Amino acid sequence: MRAEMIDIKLIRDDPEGIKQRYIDKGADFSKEIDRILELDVSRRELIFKTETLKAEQNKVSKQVPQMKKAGEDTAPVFARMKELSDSIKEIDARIKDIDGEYRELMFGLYNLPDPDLKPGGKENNEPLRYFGEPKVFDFEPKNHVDLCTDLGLIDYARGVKLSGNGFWVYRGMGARLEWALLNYFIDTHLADGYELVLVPHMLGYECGLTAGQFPKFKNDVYWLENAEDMRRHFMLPTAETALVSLHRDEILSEDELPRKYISYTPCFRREAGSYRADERGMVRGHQFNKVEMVQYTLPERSDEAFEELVGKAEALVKGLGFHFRTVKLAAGDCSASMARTYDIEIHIPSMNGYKEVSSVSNARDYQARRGSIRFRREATGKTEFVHTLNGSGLATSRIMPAIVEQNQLSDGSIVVPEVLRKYLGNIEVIRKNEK
RNA sequence: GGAGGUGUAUCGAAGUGGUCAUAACGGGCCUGACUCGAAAUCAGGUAGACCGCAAGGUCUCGUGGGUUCGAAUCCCACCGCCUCCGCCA
Repeated sequence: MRAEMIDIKLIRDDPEGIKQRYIDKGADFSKEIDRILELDVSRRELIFKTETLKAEQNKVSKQVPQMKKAGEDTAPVFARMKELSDSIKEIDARIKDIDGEYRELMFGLYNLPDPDLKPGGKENNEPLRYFGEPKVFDFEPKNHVDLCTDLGLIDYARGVKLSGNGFWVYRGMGARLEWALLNYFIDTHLADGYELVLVPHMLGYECGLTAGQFPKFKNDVYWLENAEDMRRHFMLPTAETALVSLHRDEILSEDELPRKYISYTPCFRREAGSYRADERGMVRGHQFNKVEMVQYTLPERSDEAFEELVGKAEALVKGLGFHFRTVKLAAGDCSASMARTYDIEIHIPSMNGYKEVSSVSNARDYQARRGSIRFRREATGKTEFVHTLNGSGLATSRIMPAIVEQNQLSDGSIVVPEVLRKYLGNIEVIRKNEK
């Protein structure tokens, strides 16, 4: 069964180096790693002991029928067998304890950051490239909350009425614009050869464990029913959580790779919404819509796949006509499960800065190890872990404010981006009172 | 939700306490022989994980417990699937 998220051999070979890489990521796992090494040693010692005893047990057990047939006295043999059995039970119980602690520590370890990442947090993020120019207005631009409300695109008040703070209702042209965006994303991905997958929105614990959200972040999602029951479900925080478990416990053949998936789902997150001005409106809610891209690749092809995903996210934003930049995240700003992340950030006027609209990450073999997702290498006949990658492509909740703010005219109406018009009955401008 | 059935490799399936887990039997697939080639036929081969430098060893019969010197086999719980009934977008 699954036992390790990070190859234990890496830890055995260079514990200090691994500790440092975690520290670069802003996570000090030194104590855990020391304990893991201790457990690793006693674990192997005990496994050797119990297996030696089991070998004897198996051997003797095979002789019993013959002895009985020959009418020999089995009592002395059974006495020895009882001894063996007791020792085995005792050692196995200890192994079980150790394994439990070992697994818990192992599952708690974050992914290792790629070596080329800058240590530290956000402040060390590195913009790689810029596209286009920030929009300049010859009038005082309004923010997206006011624009959306004035145009009747988003009904914030009734969202709160239905579900509380952090929820909103898309209405009329707002709903249609949302739908148009999703269609634009999906059609683009389909043209690129990705398979569209619609997944359950309620998932089992193992999905979160595989993706790397659990055990550490199990309070960031919404749980259904009894939170102590292992069979409980949670509302998915991203389609990645489902897509990465699609091939859990499977052995894929080499020629099935890469697998390229996209999925549209609402995403549910508890983290949420401060009232700060730059996160007003639909920038951060408890539920938002997203099309997610996921790839399963050969280990040696994951860098290539990563560039492809970044390119795809960029192309979507470009297609909408936005000024954006692509940022290589420093080790500490990458999420816990990811070895490497690039963000695509759009300039949103009311926020005086760049806001993430897509996050593309390479998990390398971290998720594959957690979920036992392997492939058979044809050249060797052996199984190896795949690499998994994911990226938003894209989340509408960040794009919609950008469209509304950047495309606003002085009278408060909104120019529909060219690529979306065919999904909106060729409407060019969204004006007040349009449904 | 109620009742009954069922879960063994790539598939079907045998095994109901030890000498039956690489696992009978059959099919599929791969390799070879025969063939101009194919079909048919014949021969051989067709899990994964863990411990170990290796030799080798251990584990896995849906999952987890229990009984036993010994469990695929007996007991308990849970999960999945099938059939019938109920309910329902």
